[in-house]
Amino acid sequence: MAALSGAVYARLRDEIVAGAVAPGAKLMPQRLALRYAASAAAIREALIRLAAEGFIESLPQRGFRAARTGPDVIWEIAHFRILIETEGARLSIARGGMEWEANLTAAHHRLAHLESRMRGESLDAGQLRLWSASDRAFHEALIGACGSARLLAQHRLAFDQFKQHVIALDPTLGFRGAELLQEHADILQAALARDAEGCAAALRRHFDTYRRVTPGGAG
Amino acid sequence: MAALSGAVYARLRDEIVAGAVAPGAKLMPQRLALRYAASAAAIREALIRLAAEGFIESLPQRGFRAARTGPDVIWEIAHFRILIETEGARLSIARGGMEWEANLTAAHHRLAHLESRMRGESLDAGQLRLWSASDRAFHEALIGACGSARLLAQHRLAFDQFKQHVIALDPTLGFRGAELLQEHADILQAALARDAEGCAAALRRHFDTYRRVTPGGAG
DNA sequence: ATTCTTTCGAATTTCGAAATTCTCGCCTAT
DNA sequence: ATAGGCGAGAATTTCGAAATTCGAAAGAAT
Repeated sequence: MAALSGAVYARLRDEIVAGAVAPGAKLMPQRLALRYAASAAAIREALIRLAAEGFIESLPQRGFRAARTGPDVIWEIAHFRILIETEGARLSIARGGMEWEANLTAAHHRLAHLESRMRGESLDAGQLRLWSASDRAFHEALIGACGSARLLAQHRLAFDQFKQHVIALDPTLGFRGAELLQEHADILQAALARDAEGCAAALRRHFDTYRRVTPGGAG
Repeated sequence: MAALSGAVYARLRDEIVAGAVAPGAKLMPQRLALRYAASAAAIREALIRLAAEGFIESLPQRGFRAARTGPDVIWEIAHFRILIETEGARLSIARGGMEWEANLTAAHHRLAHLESRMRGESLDAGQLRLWSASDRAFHEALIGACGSARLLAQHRLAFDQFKQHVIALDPTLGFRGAELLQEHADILQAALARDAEGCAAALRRHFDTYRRVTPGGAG
């Protein structure tokens, strides 16, 4: 979709994931048509795709709204992300070679450098944006050798939607400085040690902040 | 989407999942507009949604085609389905109550009855359609108490896409009669015994027919 | 005072046609 | 003979307006 409709999709998606659209806010094709220099029909196509992917919700004959959020929604997405990411890591640990290790190490190096630098300072938006991109790169590198395009695509959606909902409740993205540094190091170490279960455990700990009561056990 | 575009979406989806559209076949809005008594724009909206969900593929400026298939695609989807379904079953086993058990038992009863009756007979399309619906109902009942709308939605997509690809290579849906009867019984038994690991193992066996080499171990 | 109906402005959805882009056969030059 | 460019036809994409539907306010009836 390099077409106009695709460009609108990309811009809208970025704004939503960046927290620029309030949860539950109406997204009206005619209004957006002005901001994006496109017809209402083109906007609609973008909205339909965003709705199918879960970023917004579509009410028949009633238009589109940004997804509503809440702690339970965040935890549901976190749970799904853990599922996808532990499986992707498990597969990568089993299949990945030197290239995977190198990419993962590089991504972690960049991420750790940022997190280390951000420990003390005040957090401006630019830094957070950079950190979020590095965080994404690291987690994608972790599952990069899983061999399943479907898993990678699902992870990308889950990652962005997780960010979308977290940022809506907390603009600082729940940045936890030193803790994050340690958690990411744990994930990296387990992955390089080819310890799939340890890596899964480290990933679950990584999401503990968002955990809610779940009778399911390990989660 | 009770709108026209939504109706077209539903009909197209049914036809694709039922195997009525050859893999890789072009889906041209103008042509489809005649068959569905709708404008090309409305068809396009349906196609965009189908593409976002993975039933068809969208090539920018080059239209839409039914997803291409192959054994590796089938196994990738099977692998994803196993992931979703074992997790959904695990959660349901932990959270589900009497209602869940009752629904699951009922769904299995209907399915087993059909499979038992279909063991000897020749398979006509009507029977297969009925069996497929019962199969879906059983697998959905299995994860019905997982408590995650996202997991249920993903399972529905994965289930239908699995069927779409299997039916494309084998119109009999790989119906395996007596084996299926046993496999579904194993799944039910483990679920009712609240044995999450046993249930996961039974599910993995259920998909063994489609297995390909995967270095990942349990898979 | 409450509930039900009616009406009207606004938003969603759909359409048919225009504008853009792609595809493929044909022609030309090397 | 073959590679590369040209152009006609077809398909995709976009648009602006028409048709449908919704939501709320005003009015009537109990």
